[in-house]
Amino acid sequence: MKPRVRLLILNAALGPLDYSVPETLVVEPGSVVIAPLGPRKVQGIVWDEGRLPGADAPAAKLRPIVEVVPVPPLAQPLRRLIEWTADYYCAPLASVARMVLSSGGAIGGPSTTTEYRLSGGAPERMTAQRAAAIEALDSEQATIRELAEIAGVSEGVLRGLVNQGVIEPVTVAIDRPYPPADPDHHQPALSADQLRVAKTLVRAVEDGEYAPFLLDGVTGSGKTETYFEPIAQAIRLGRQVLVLLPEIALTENFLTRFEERFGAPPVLWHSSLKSTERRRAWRAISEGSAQVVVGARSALFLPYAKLGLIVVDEAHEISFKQDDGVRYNARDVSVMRARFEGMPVILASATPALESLHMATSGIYKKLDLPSRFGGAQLPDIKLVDLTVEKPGAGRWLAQPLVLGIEERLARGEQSLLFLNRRGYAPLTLCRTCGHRFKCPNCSAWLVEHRLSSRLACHHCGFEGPVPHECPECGEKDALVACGPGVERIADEVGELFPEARVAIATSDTLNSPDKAAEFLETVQNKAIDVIVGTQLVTKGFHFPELTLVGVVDADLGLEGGDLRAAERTYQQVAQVAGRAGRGSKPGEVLIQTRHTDAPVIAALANGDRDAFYAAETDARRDAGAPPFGRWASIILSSEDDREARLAANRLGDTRPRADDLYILGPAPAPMAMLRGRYRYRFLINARRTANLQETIRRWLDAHDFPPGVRVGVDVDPYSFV
DNA sequence: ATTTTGGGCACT
DNA sequence: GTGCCCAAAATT
Repeated sequence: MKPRVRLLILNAALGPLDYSVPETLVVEPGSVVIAPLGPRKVQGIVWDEGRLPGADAPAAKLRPIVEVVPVPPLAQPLRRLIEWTADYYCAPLASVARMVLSSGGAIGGPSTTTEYRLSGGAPERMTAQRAAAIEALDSEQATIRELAEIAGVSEGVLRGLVNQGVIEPVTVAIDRPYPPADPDHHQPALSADQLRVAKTLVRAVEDGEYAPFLLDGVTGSGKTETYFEPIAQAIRLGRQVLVLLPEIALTENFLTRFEERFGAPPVLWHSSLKSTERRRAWRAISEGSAQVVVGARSALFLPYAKLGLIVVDEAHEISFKQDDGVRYNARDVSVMRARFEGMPVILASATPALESLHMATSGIYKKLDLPSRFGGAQLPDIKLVDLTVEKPGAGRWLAQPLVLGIEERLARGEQSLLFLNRRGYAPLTLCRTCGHRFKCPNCSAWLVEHRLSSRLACHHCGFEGPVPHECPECGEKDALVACGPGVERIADEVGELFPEARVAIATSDTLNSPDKAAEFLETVQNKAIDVIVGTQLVTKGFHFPELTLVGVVDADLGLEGGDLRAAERTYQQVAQVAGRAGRGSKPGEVLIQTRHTDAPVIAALANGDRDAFYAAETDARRDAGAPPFGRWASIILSSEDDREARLAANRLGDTRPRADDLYILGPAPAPMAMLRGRYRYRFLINARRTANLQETIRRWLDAHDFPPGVRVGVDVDPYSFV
């Protein structure tokens, strides 16, 4: 009798299935296998007996597993993490498991791969496409498919160039080792505070037990150098470390410091890794040779062979919340992973999320403080600019005090940073003659004008088109007006006020690759830039000693819209961007433009009174039953057909569960009533901490059959309420 | 998700 | 009876 195993099939629509194991194969829980499914073959993971639901299949139906994939079986703590994540976020187990094996080609396969790069030669006949490809592929090396993606030409064009020898193949070994990090490469001098905190963390690594820490340090206090010490200890003990960063595009500064400290770069993991690099990293991580992995949130689910420490830097950042696919919060899942694995986890932030702070004050997380700036640098002086008094002229957004501040910095050869969390030139374009507004055809959103690329773009679905010269509604020529400011418009304004100033725009549009980010950093550090205009991208991680003025162009922007976390987010963004000022020997100044000088958040920012802000916010959350005192979840039903979505939502609403410890709002059109061509209806659930939120949602949804065109998305602990 | 099955219906 | 389309069922 061949043994029977239950497989988690890596397909979200399929439940677990039973298979037999031929005598020639050896499997254990966690083994990654290939199994037959009808005429196809699918990937599956052997799961622990009795932990996946469903009746046993009759023995006659069992088919044998085809092969065992030659990768280390997923360890038990990771299997428990997959179960927990699927359960907590109401997501299919298979979707979560797929994030573990996300690497696609990482599994098995050959030990070398072929990549291509320019050889330096020229083609016999030059065409526009070929010229574009050669221009775009300078210093790139990747597979043909990836190069075609980068260059924006078809693979055929590149194969033609390969035949002519303009592009040459290079054989790359996938498993070549990463340079080793040396824990004792360069020991920096730490302050007494840093040493005290580092010692606690180092001991936690040595103990090798679950221990969550909230590392709470003001901007510029040297959190990174402090948590480098437990990282060094983990390396000494032969354990792996995972460092999660919110924006992998902006890790340049982190990488520099890491290399100074450890003499080698860490292993990077992010969504835009080339396939060869991805496979190399995945393999090194799963067999344990990758010592320190620095990654975006997706690095959290990788199968580390001997993880010993997790660090979540800038742990308050909302980008740790994944907002499509499995909607998990990497900050919270990190803590669970540390718990299942039995190891310390460090949440580091200058402006912790209220939830994290609450865990610390409840004694669940241990709080470690770095109260002062490193090297004696002073926290910047913060002043409010009341826009109801200091009114910028029509079509202007910088009030007099801010203009004077920039002028002073220019005169002294120092740098200024203007923060406005809005990409593009203007958030709305309309026709002066007929009032026509440019709207995305797929979403309930305005098209944003981008002058740098001369396009109108939707920031939600990727739709974009040229800026027309005449109004599509009334045909009037040159009657389009830009409404409101974006960073590009602010940069224009600075250019008009100070024609001699060198202005740089820092957004995800302009710094869309690690190379460009590095180039930007270098330009600023070399003082070739006087004024930076940037979005939230500039609020964290940057260290510019000559930057002495930070201007917040519109502090009220984030407060509009009534989002649950609006006040907190505003506080965090402004406090973080303010922290960019005066990090060197020169004192910094921060000017915050606002129309609400007496709003609690703004007042707290002006007074530098963090405790007051958190106290007020805590009260507001308690009154609203919001996290951490209660919990929210949202359910969104969407369809390309408005009627179908509305009907499905109404039908679901008819069977809403009734309970004392939670209440359900909706269905109502979602704030973003149409997104990517789908009409959306939303339920909001507010639950007390005692309620079994997920179980209620699951039971409610499981009792329903939805039409094939209707998608149901559950978001537990949502950050985005659109 | 993908494939197979089977019912209803037009056509030979 | 046969072929074809589409929806429903099965996939272990």
